Amino acid sequence: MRKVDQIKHEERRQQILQSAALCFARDGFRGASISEICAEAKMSSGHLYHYFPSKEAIVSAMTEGSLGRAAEHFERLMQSPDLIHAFITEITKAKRGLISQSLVFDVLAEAGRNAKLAEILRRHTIALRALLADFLRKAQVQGRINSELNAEMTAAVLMAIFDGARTMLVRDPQLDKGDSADYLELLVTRFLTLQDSGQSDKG
Amino acid sequence: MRKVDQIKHEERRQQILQSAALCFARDGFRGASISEICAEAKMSSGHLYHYFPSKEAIVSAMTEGSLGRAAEHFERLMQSPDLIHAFITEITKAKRGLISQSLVFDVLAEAGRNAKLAEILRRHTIALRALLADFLRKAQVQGRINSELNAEMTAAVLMAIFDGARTMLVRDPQLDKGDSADYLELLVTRFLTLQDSGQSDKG
Amino acid sequence: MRKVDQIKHEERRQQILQSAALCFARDGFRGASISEICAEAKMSSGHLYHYFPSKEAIVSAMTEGSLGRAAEHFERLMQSPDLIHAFITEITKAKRGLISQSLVFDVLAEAGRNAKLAEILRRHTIALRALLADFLRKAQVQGRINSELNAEMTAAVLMAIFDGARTMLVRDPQLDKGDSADYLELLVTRFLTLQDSGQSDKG
Amino acid sequence: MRKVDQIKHEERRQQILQSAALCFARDGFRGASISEICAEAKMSSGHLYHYFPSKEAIVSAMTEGSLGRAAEHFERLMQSPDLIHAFITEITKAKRGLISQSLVFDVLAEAGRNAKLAEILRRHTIALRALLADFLRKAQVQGRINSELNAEMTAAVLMAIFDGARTMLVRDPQLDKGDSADYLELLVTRFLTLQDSGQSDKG
DNA sequence: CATGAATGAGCTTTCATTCAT
DNA sequence: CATGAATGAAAGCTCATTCAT
Repeated sequence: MRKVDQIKHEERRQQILQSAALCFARDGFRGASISEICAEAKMSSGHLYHYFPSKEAIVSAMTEGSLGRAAEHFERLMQSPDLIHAFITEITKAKRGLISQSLVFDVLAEAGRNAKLAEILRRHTIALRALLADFLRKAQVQGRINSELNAEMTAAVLMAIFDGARTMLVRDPQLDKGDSADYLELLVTRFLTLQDSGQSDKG
Repeated sequence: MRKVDQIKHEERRQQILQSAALCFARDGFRGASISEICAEAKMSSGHLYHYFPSKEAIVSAMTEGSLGRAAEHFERLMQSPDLIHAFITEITKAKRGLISQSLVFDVLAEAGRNAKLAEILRRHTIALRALLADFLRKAQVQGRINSELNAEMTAAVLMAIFDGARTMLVRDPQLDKGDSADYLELLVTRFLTLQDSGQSDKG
Repeated sequence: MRKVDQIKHEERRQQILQSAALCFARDGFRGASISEICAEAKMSSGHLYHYFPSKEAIVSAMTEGSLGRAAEHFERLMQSPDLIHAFITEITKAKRGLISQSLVFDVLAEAGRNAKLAEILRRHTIALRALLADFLRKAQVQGRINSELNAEMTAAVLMAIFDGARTMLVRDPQLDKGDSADYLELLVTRFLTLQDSGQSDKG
Repeated sequence: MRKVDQIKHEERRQQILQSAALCFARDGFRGASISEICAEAKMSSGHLYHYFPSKEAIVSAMTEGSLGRAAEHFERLMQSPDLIHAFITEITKAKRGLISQSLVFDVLAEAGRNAKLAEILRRHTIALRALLADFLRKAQVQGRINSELNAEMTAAVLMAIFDGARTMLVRDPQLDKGDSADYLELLVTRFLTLQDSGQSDKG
């Protein structure tokens, strides 16, 4: 019985976080109110506080969860035969639309002010980067990518590119998604595959 | 008399926008209150509304101004002998710290919800991209970068990389700035200078 | 439990409306502030908004309620053996004093600007007029009043006189209430009972 | 020169009062702001305070002026061959529309709270009533109206009817203006012209 | 005579949070 | 487990009024 309760408790928590994610994406961390989240989760405000001690805790838990799920998604994508293509496509052709993208920027913005959030973001960033670096190292061993590249730094740069891809859509929604995906892919491919010939003629 | 007044009026406006930028960067668009901005601008809340009709107008004007100044700065950077290096350095080694960076993410986040802000962002994005594309075309003529690249799309991708560079700092403040700058530079340089050999072996 | 709650909710609503009526009568619709009403209703401002979505809604509900109660009172008066006398006395000798009268004028004034209020006022006016016209028609059948009079128009004119009676007190509080009541009664009585002789020699 | 100044000063004052009347009619005494009046009078707020020491003073002066002008208008109407008809027509068929009517109700409402306004209203009411009573007494001498009526009280009652006529339009704007005017005229005519036969059979 | 910059109290409304039931 | 009544601080904004120029 105790166990069933705990499971149900966790289910409710997840339901709240899911509702919160929706509201935060729609209206931002500050713009979304507790009562808006309660309405979305079909729950009274009093009851919501049985699951989370404060709004900030919801923000933290929700960010933690979202980043966690993103990492899982990422891991699954890493099984794909063409990782880069899969990633770029995922981001540039996002089905979930701009609103869901906003959440990422909200987290980035808030991380600059909220230490706890910054810590969560950093932890996930490092974990993801490690995962990616590992993958890169294997590819280097297989000779599929430039072996001179530092895997850790390369992973960091790749993540930056994925973030940058996300901004393209927001900055100009009318940009052709296919073209931008192609160019981003080209960018990454060139970066990864070629030997550094050293003769770069910078602009 | 009239002219002096108008100048003073404009000065006051700018002073408010400057204070607003500070407060918004510190606490976000929603988190920063009018009275906080008033305190920063040493001005009563009533008087502030002689200069702007609403908080939203301040957000818009402040964003417009910031993006405008960023574009000017960008144009100046374009005179530098090594554009890419100058850019990357500018972003990764930003002296103004994380707080000022947060503003960019706030704008990106808010643009997903606020149509007016989205329009401002898009306008500046397009203008900047045009500037950059122009620059790239000239470099192509001079044979300094790959002539097969579509200048417009390349410019868009470069801007994405600059945005991505900004996220690196936020995601992991302990990342070595020098290294990350070097890798980003390498990334861009390879992208711009090399001919598409077609034989890329993607991961 | 549910039912008790609902009853208590309605009681609280009525308490607010009663407090609002007092405050509005004392200071006018615009002059009375939400916090004044809250103080009167012994309730925090935040909580008041659980019962009404806006001040305007309070004004509307309060007007609706007041006019409703006035109509009930009116219906009770219609049972009295001498309707006209009862009415005139009611208005000219109002115990509730000038302040309560002011509310009527506030409604009339505001109805010229607030469409919702105008609609409420009109609805109650028409209902009351119908009631009064019905009464007049019965009196006509009984031969107690001039049968040539159009009951509907006569009812409208009677209501105008009742309103006019209300202004007398405000215009000159020192006017003898007994005398003015007598004269108004005479006015109405003559109007209702006499046949139109057509030979009126107007001034 | 001094005299010209004074004339211009008075002209400006009147211009302000006229603008104020418009704004007050449109938005009520509290609803209309000083800056709204300034905009209407094409004058800075600072300058407006050279002519009136406070908003309340404007309300008072404006009421005084309006009532004064109404009295003059009334006096002119008294020259007409058919006073009652002229009056009723004037009120029920008002060209100036509901907004201007609202002002009367605003004054009546505010008089219940503002002693100074009450005094102004009372003074004008008494003056007008005296004028009307005088007129009635002459008509009694000429045998045109019932000589048993007390002229002063009759005048008061007539004024109440005029006020009542004004409410008809506000209470139900769809009421037929012609019919209501006819009935009001009938009401007044019967009241004034017939001998009190004493046999009234009240309802 | 005339302007409009400047104030600060006060307005309506919202919100995160607590608590009695 | 669940509700929603209740709070009070704080939000964005308006306004009558004053004052330096």
